[in-house]
Formats: sequence, C-alpha cells, structure tokens
Amino acid sequence: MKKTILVFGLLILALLLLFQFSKYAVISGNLNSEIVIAIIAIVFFFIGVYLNKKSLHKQDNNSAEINHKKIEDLAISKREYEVLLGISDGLSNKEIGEKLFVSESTVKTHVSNLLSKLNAKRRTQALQIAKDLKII
Amino acid sequence: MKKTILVFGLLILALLLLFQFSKYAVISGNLNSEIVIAIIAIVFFFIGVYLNKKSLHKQDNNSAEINHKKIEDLAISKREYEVLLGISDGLSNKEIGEKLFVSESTVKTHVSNLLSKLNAKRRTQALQIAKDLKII
DNA sequence: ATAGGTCTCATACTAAAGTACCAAAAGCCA
DNA sequence: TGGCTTTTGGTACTTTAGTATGAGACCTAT
Repeated sequence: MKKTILVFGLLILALLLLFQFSKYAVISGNLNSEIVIAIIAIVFFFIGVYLNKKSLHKQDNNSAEINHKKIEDLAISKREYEVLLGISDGLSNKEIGEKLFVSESTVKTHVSNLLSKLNAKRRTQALQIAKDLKII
Repeated sequence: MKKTILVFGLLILALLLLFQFSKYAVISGNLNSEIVIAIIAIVFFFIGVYLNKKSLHKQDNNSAEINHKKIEDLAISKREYEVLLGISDGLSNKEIGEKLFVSESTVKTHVSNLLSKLNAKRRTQALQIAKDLKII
C-alpha cells in the first residue's frame, strides 16, 4: 500500500514536471511543439502499459504463486512435498520411487502421510485440495 | 492478425488527427496548450492500458480457456468428459457413479476408454495430460 | 546422551483402480 | 429399417493404491 502511494506520488511529480517543461520549451522556442507532444504521448503510453501490467501481475501472482506458508502449516515435509509433485505429474508410486531413488514402500508411506495431512482419501483428491490451497 | 492491423491503422490515424488538431488549436489560440497536452496524455495513457490489457488477456485465454476442438479430435464423448471432470474433482469411481446416477461398472468402462483415448496409464496421468491439452 | 522428527523400508492386508470381454438398450441418421 | 455410436452394466481378473504396524538410521535441539 505504501508502494502504491509512492508510485502515484512520483507519477504526479513527473506529470507536473512534464507540464512545466513543455510550457517552457514551447515558449522559449527551443523545441518544436510536435516533438514535445510526441514525447508526452510516448511517456504516457508507457505509463499506461506499466501500471496496467503491474495491476494484472498482482492477480496472476495471487492465482499462481505457491503458498509456502501453507505447506509449513500443514507440516508437510520436504520429501512428502516431492512425492506430491510426483503425483501431480501423474506418476505411479513405483515411478515416483524410481525418480527419488527410494523404494515403492517408502513412497507409499509418504503418500499415506500426505493424504492424512491434506485430509484427502485419494491421491486425485489430494491434488484437488493442494491446488485449492495453492501449494502446488 | 487482420484485427491487429486494423487496430494499429486506426491508432496511427488517431495519432495523426491528434497532431493536426493540437497544432491547429494552439495556433488559432482557441485552446490552452496545457489542455491539449493533458488530453493527449490521457488518451495515450488509456491506449497503453487498453493495448496492454488486450495482449495479456490473450495469454490468459490461452492458459485458461477449454479447447473444445481437441475434445472432439480425441473422440471423447459427453459422458466420458463428465467422468473426466469427476476425476479432476478427486472423486472415486463409485462417487462419480453416484453423481451421474450410473453404476461403478459404467464409470470404470468410461474411465478405461478415457485413458486409452488420452494415452494415459493412470487417472492422475490423464489429469496431467488433459491439463496440458487444455481440455480441462 | 536422549527425545523428537524425518526418512527409510518391510510385511500383510484391504480397497480401489484398471483391463478384457461381452451384451443389451437407446439414440441418431441416411 | 438397418447400421452406427453411445451409454449402460456385468463378470472375472490383474494391478495399483492405500492402511496399519513396526523398526532401524540419521539429525537436531535440549
């Protein structure tokens, strides 16, 4: 929120400066008025692009970024999380084991713990819940 | 692509008109030059916002909209697709059956056909592939 | 040193998931 | 109406998934 105020403050400042500059430049005859207008147009075009991109980016982040805090809250260990990623890649327990260089038994243990931590009955449900919690 | 050309054509036209108008207005003394500058600034600001939003929106569509054509190409039937949605909700075959008012056997048949059509070995893999193909 | 957490793995089950094959009813369309 | 696809459902069987339990190895903090 403080950032937004800062940005808008700078924006207004830049706007005022541009106004003064344009007045000065045109009156003193140093610059062609068309060039001043072009500069203003370009500057404001990019201000529009920049502000828009920033506001949209926030939404993207909200819907795409991984919620690391939630993972901690659920007490999901590093290994369990790796297994979760394997599940979301559509791998079987055996394949996950091969990928992580552990036995299928170990993977089953991790999956079982994961399911109870996510309060899921199946791995597909775990995926759905994990996506909901934005931890995946 | 034709749309893009049209938009840019109109943009350039608007730009030229604005230039002419500003020159005329300032010279004839009908308008204060500051007002002209302000108008130009606002117009280009919104052009920037608009173009940016449009280009970002395309990406959003690409990453969020369902590819109905792909579903047809894969010859996935309506019922099979409903089962696929059930899978992505993390439901078991039995639960999908209850939701669609059919037996578990029927769901199994649909799932089996779905897997072969999506070239998947497991339901989790089917989900991953379906997301990749943007049919889910 | 020991208590607690993580990671590993095994065994023995039970429960789902998935395959293969068959078959009937329903809907559509030429 | 005959042929086609879809939908439905069953049986029988194999393969994964998931649970419960126990146990050893390894870290870390007290």
